[in-house]
Order: sequence, then structure tokens, then C-alpha cells
Amino acid sequence: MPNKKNKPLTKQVVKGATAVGVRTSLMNAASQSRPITSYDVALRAGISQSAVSRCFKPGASVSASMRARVMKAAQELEYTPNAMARSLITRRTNLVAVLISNLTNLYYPEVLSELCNQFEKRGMRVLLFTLPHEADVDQIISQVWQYQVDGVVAAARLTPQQVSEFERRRTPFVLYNRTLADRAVNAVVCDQIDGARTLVSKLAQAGHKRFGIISGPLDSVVGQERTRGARDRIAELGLREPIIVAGNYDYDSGAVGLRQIIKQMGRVPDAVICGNDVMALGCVDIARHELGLDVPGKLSIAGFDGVEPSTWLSYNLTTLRQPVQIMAQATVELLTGLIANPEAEPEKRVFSARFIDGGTARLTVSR
Amino acid sequence: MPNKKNKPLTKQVVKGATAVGVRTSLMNAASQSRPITSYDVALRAGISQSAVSRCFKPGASVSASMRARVMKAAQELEYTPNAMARSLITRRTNLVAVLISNLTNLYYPEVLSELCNQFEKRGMRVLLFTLPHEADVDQIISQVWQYQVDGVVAAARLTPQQVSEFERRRTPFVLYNRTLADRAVNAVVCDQIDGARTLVSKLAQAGHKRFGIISGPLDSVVGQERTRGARDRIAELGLREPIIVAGNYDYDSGAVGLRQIIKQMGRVPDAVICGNDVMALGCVDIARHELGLDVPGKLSIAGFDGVEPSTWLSYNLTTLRQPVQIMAQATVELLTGLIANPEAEPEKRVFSARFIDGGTARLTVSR
DNA sequence: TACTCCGTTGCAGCCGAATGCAAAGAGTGT
DNA sequence: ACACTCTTTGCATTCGGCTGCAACGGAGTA
Repeated sequence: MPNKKNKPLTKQVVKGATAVGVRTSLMNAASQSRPITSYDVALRAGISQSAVSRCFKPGASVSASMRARVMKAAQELEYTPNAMARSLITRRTNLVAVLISNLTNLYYPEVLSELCNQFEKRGMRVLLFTLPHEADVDQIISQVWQYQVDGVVAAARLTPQQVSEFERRRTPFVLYNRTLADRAVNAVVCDQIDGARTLVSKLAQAGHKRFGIISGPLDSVVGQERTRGARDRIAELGLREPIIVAGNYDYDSGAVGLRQIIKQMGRVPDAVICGNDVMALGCVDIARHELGLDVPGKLSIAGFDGVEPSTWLSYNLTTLRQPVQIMAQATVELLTGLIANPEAEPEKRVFSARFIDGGTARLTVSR
Repeated sequence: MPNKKNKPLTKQVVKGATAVGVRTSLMNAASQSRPITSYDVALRAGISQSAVSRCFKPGASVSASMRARVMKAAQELEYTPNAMARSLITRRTNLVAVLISNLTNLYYPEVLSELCNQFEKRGMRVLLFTLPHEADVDQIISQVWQYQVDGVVAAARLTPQQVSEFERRRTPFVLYNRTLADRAVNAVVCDQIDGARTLVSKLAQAGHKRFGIISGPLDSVVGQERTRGARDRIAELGLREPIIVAGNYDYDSGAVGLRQIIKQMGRVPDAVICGNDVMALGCVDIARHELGLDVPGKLSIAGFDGVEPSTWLSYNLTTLRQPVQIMAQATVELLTGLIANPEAEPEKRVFSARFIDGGTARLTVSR
């Protein structure tokens, strides 16, 4: 029983009778629980460990016969390379951290699913970090460092300090649907402001005059942009200032928000713009089923995102659909590019939401 | 510039003037991009690498003064232990693979979110694998081995061969909402059959006689169990055999399925049982909005899962809610237990779905 | 036959942290 | 002052795969 390495120091390649002897003892070890390493494969194939290593590296200089022998031995032993050991020396883990604030948000699962698929296509794995609240990044972030991820996708609110830390550690990162005001960062976003302005324009054109807005939570940049875009456009058009109430991106917020708006306005508004679809759906439901309002006849309601339930027959929501798939693809491209070339200049990719002319907002002049 | 290790072989601990000299060159290296290692921290604190290592291991034998010095140096250098290097020798990665077939399924995001939270609480990280189809496990599974995960949660269909591979590799795994017929495995499930039977009983008691079933896809065990439970109970009660059509777990399947059932039955059934909520919602919508049927007056519809949209006012779906949070917790407990003691006997934890008496099924005798 | 040249292969050291062992130090009792 | 225990610390090796370098060998050429 060797107390040194598996390999004797004198001769690395063991053949013939000796190999058989050692192999037998190895088989026993394997059927116990020691994991199979490249040394085991080398031993069985009668070649060196480095040859095994090279066979698993695409583009390495290996002869066909060598590759065949190694692969045969590897299959027989059910050998799989150890990604930890590999990454230790290559400094590449092929791991990407994805930070997501709230998976129950209905919009994020779609994003996550797309990201995951896209990364998998490129041989990268997703290490998932969910944040109970958008601000809990700090507790999570040290874990991100420990795992030496090659890059980070952040669909969560980051402070400028946190962004600085990414930069200091030279960890490529891409913000999803978020940017920082005062510095250039890599980001993939949807033009929320433009979308919101379009929405208001269309509603105003159809004669809507009194607006209510159910905004996202205050710490959501996306939500704030949507609200701002809508409010500004309303002001530009010289319409009465909208009633704005804060929501929480969930179904109940839509219901509660509509009631608040009606109370504050002293009447039912012409149109309510919601910070996301789920709130809009809550808003539609309470309007129709509890307040008995005709949507869109009496009240127009619109949302943002274009999540799947918004397309369901009961709703057919008027909304601004984000091109999730394209955005996820852009995110992955951007990040893999950064990993390949970390010195690249920060880039922001902006996409446009597509207006979905659903059935919850009246878009033609009626009266 | 040392061509050997960071550490000279003669004396591991470097102090005084020498330390300053070396430290300076280290600082330069650090402000370039070499990652900070425990050697750097040791050098700065004037102690050995092993001491640094011990300071980051809970319960290790370290004096308070040592710990303070190390932590100070570590903070100044922004040192974070390298989880890859650690896992190489400890044979623990604190990584758990989660295999999920279809994240867009509405039910799984809730599960994933809960799993992730629970694992994070225990210091474990989730490596996410999404499968385009439930059967694509093989392509993914080799990646799972490479990353030396401590355990696996599989919310996807596994073949007996795959299960065998888990066992051969001695990788703890827990099946979520799935079991294998002919062997004992660790699993957390919800009693689908019992739930389905309950549902049928209640509907039958209220006078429903002709049933339709929109089942899940054929390769979904859960879906098959729900269908079987319902069909068997219907037979037991001596009712007419139900019309069963296959769905795909998506909204459209519900719509398509209802049309098929009506066509095959030659009339509108008394009740339709759907393999999951989303199909049930599709079914409700098409019944009400396209076929003009009164739900639940003319037609009762029920689903499974209890996803969030099923609770929305427009639907208020009659369904069987799975205790996702509890099930996720049980999964995590089971898996962490297995990791601590791999020899534990396989265990199956079965939970019951809660019947939600919503508004899409008539449960009292009317006529 | 001698001599390049180039594709393969093996050797040895490395990545960064953990840990068994032994040695050094602190504290106690006689 | 000595022997003893118990804690703290450093040393050296280890985990498993990668890679620069050197060596080897076969093909081709003069």
C-alpha cells in the first residue's frame, strides 16, 4: 500500500503484470467509495495522467489511438473529470452566479429559465442565489466570491459599493433590467421610460384624461422608471397630474392600489397604469368583480412585462411585453464576451418593449 | 521574484523587515489581478497559512488573539477562501444540484424558490439544471458529476438506470414529487392518488355523474397518478367511465382538452378534472368565454397544485393545494440528513394536498 | 546513414486550502 | 525546579487535474 502518491516516483507509467496487480486493488477501492481520478484511468490505460488530462481538453495534442484507449478506460471506470480540481489551476469554473430578488414574481422564472438554457448551451452552469429582499445582496455576495464564479448576472438592486467590489475583484458582471446612474456598467435593459410614454400617448389619444398609477416598490429601479416615464408624458400632454400609489408587485397591491386611487381621486380614473402585470391583473379583477366596473369600457388598465397569465382569455391584458428571450440571450452574450475579454468597455444593450393591444384598455375614441 | 511557492522552504513564517519587503510586492500583485490567497493573509499577519485556514474553520483550535490578527489582515486584503480548493480536500462542495424539468410551469418556481431559501439557510448553494424536456436528464447528468455536488434534488423524471448511477456514485439524492415503483428511494411526495380520489368523491356526492379528465403528459408520473386516482374512484363509485384526454400542462392544453372531451362525449360533461391548475384555468376560460358555459353551474372544473393564479378573483379555482413550503423543507432536511449519513435507509415522506373549495366546482346537490 | 522537423508523450511542479503530527508554549501541581 | 497536561501553532503533505518543458520517435530529406 503506497503511502506516497498513487504514482511511484521512479516510473510514472505502469504496465504489464504490475499494472494488473495494481488495477485489481484499484477496482476494489472503486467499488468502495473512493472517486475515480485521472490517475486511475491512466493506470488502466497504461499511460500517464497528463495524457488523460489532455484527452479531455478539446484541441489538445493527442493522437487518435491514445484518445481511443483513454476514452475506453474512462468509460469502463465511469470516470468524470473533477471540475473543482480543474478550475483550481485553470482559474475558470464555468460557473455563473445569477442573483434574483424574487422568484415568485412570475416574471423572473421566465428570465431564469432562458438564462439557464443559454448558459447551458455554452457549457456554463448557473449557481442560483435568491434574495429574500432586493437589498440583501451583501449577505449573499461573499458566497459569490468563494465560488470563484466566472461571471455574475444581477437581476437585483446593487449599491454602487457593491458594483465597485465587482470591479475591484475583476469579476465580470451584467445587470439585468437595471443600471447605475453615475457610472458605465454592463447592462441589458428594456427601455421602460419609452414604453411608459408610448402607453400614455396611446391612452391619451383615445381620450383618457385622468390617470392613476400603481407603482412598483420604491427600491425597484424598473418600477421607478416606468412611473416616471408615465408621469412625465402625462405632464407633457398637459393632463391633470396622476394619482400615484405604491404597490409591491403582487396581486393584492393591484387591488389595494385601485381602491386607494379611487379614494384619493374622489372618482374612478379613466386609466390605471400598473408597474407590472400581476398588479394590473389584480386591478382588473377587483374592478370587474368587486367594484363592478366595466374594463375597458369605464376604466382602462394596463401593465408591464407581458407575463404568460396576462395573455389568458379572462384577462387579455393590455401591456408592454419585454422581449425576455432576446434579453436573456443578450445578457449571456455580453457576459461570455466579458469573460473572454475582461478589458472590454462597458456596454449597455437597450431593447424596446412591444405594445400588446389587449382587451383591458380602450384605445379608440368612444364618446 | 520567487520561482518556488510563495513560501520559502526554510521558514514558513516571515516577520519584520523581510515581511515588509515581500508584502510590498504582494500589494502590487494584488492591485494587479492575482487573487488573494490564505498565504497572502498569513504573510501580512506574520503567521502560517495553516493558522489562516483554521481561523476560517468553525470550531478549530485557535486562540482569540490569533483569530483577531488573522481576521484583521483578511479584511484588509479582502480575502475570501477559495471554495474550490477547499472542496478538493474536504470532499464537500456545499453544492446541491437541482434538476427541474420546466421552469415555466408556474408550479416549479415556487418550489425552486423555497428549496433555494432552505438550502441557503444551511450554508448550501444551488446549482441549477433546467431540462428542456423531462427526459433530457442524461445530457445534464455528467455535468452534475463534474461539479462534485454533495447531493441532488430531482424534480424530473429519472430512469431506473439513472437512479442506479446515483447509487453507484454514492451521491445522495431526493426525488421531489416522484418515486420509483420497484425500489426504495428517498422521495418527498404529495399523495396524488388520495387527493384525486377525494376530489372525485366530493364531486360525485354533489351529483356529478359524467367526468372528463385532462391528464398531464404521459411521461409525468405525477400526472399519471392523478389520473389514475380519479379514474379508479370513478369506477369504484360505479359511475360511467370518464373520457380521458392527454394534455401538456400548459394553458392551451386545457382549452384543447375540453373541446376534445365534449366532442368525444357528445355532450358537456358534468365535471372536468385537470392534471394541473394551469390546464384547469385554460379549461375554465374556454368554457366561460368561448363556449359560454356556466362554471360551475353547468360544468364543474378542478385542478391540482394550488398555484397563485388559481386564487385570483377571476378564477378562484377549486383545486388541491400542495404544501410546497413544507415539502421543500422536508426535501432539504432529507437531503442534508443523507449527506451527513449516506448509509441511512431510504425514506419516503408523503404529504397530503389540501382541498381548496373554490368557485369552479359545484359541491352541493342542486337540481 | 545522418539529420532535421514536428507531432506526441511524460515529467514535475503548480493551483489554494485542509489537516495529522509533532513541537512549542502556557499553566498546574508537587 | 521538574514533570505533567492541555492548548496553540507550524510543517509538510495532500486533494485531482493542468501545463511548460524536454525528450522521444517516426517521417522526410539530403
